[in-house]
Amino acid sequence: MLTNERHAYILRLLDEKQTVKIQELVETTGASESTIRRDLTDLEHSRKLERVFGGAILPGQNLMEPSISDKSTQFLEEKIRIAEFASSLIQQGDSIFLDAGTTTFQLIPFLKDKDLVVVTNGLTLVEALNEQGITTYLTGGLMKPRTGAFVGSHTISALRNYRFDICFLGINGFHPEYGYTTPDPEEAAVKQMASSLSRKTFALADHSKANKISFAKIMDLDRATLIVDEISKEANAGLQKKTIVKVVAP
Amino acid sequence: MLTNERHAYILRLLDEKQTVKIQELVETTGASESTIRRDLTDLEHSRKLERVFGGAILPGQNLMEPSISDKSTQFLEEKIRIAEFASSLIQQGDSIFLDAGTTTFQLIPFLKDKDLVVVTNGLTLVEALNEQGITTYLTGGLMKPRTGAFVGSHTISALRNYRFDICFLGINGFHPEYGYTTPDPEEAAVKQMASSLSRKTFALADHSKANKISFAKIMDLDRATLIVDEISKEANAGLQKKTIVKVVAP
DNA sequence: TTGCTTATGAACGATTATGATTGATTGTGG
DNA sequence: CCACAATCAATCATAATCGTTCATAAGCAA
Repeated sequence: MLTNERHAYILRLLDEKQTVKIQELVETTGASESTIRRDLTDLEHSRKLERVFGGAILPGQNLMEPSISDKSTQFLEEKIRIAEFASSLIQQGDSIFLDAGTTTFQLIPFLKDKDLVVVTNGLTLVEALNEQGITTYLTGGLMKPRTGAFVGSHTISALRNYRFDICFLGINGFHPEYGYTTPDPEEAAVKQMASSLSRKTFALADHSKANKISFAKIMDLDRATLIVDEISKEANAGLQKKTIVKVVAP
Repeated sequence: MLTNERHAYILRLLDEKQTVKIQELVETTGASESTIRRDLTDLEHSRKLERVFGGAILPGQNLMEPSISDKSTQFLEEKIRIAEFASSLIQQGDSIFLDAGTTTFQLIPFLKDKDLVVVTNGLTLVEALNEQGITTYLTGGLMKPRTGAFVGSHTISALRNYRFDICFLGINGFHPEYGYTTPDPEEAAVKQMASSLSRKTFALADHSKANKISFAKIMDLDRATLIVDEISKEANAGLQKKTIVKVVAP
């Protein structure tokens, strides 16, 4: 039985019965326990299911909200991949800043059981972080209705209360010459301040942001490590001279 | 049977019958008493049910639901009446502080078209305020998971950025001698600070809070005008000596 | 063929869920 | 009030499941 066939079979069975047991899959597919286990791990990484002790269940069954599996997010798969890699950079006990945004949002499921302190300026992120049982501080300040991000002088001064080990920023464009940019100057200011309070800064972006230039400049390339899902050879060459680039291949 | 399956089964049964006995669960699931007991402990911990001697029951309506029309809030009618009156005290252009809580939450629908600036420390309130198109500031700080209220030193210092015309506080008890009280000292500190930054302070409470004393004192009675839905003659007499009381009759 | 990557299965110690046992606690019926 | 039965929390040993590692097998390009 081919790997893809097995994956499809597992998902179909899961859809029918809501839950599957590993032993049950071993018997019906004829594959070894190790293989089934690997399948489940893979499928969990792409958020197709959620593992539990002894088997797997449909995701979002117990706690999660729809927003996390919201398929309307562009480049969701890529963002999840980026987020998973980013999460691997976090140490136990770190204090981290999570920028408001859809990419940083995907980091949250990977933060479980990590003993962290998280600070964010994103309203949507607070709730999700809370469901994961993570100690969460919100910066507060003026709320931007459309995006649920907190911005402005109060947000900035609230940030001064904290220091971060790591800071994860979502960005709208990166360019060798113009650096990291985003449409809203208010948000740019928040990102700037958060970064300046962190030991390390990571900019998360999918490939569609390459060589894009938005209105407000956040910082030069060398002030943050860039994490992207994919990038052309030439573009990469131009970037490598300026900063560290981590490409998270599929 | 998978752990999650058992949990789901228990909750489904509980939803149907309102109560479940441990012995009944042992027989129908085939699991041992120890396991069922552990299940109930887990589910109680995540507030899905409430344990009683010999089994479990549906949890009381302790949780604050974000929905305005949610009838599960105790004394909803009364709270709405209180909220409506409270809203009549607001002037065009006022800056107001809205405490986290179910009573203050009911104020929000009455704030439409009032040209206000609202500051709150309640997560659930921000979203509702935003839907009404009201300029909203959140204090930020550490989030209290169960209630969605922000508390702690960061919240307090964030408050210092603002000045209010009016401050609306939810309280858990009022008493002629012991003043206004609430269970959580952290929340009490926030209410205290908010009040001290306001020209006028109003304490909102339904009749069940009369002569109740909670753990943490917020302030003496005379520091705020009390708004209640109904109150006994004798109690009112005792209060009138200390502060202004507004009774919002049906 | 060789060299390389990928998928698989088996084996290991570590982790987690479970079931039985104990003695303490609580409710019930005299 | 007491005695008895049911229920409880805590503990322990066992069984199931877990992630990891390693060796083998299969696919594929040079």
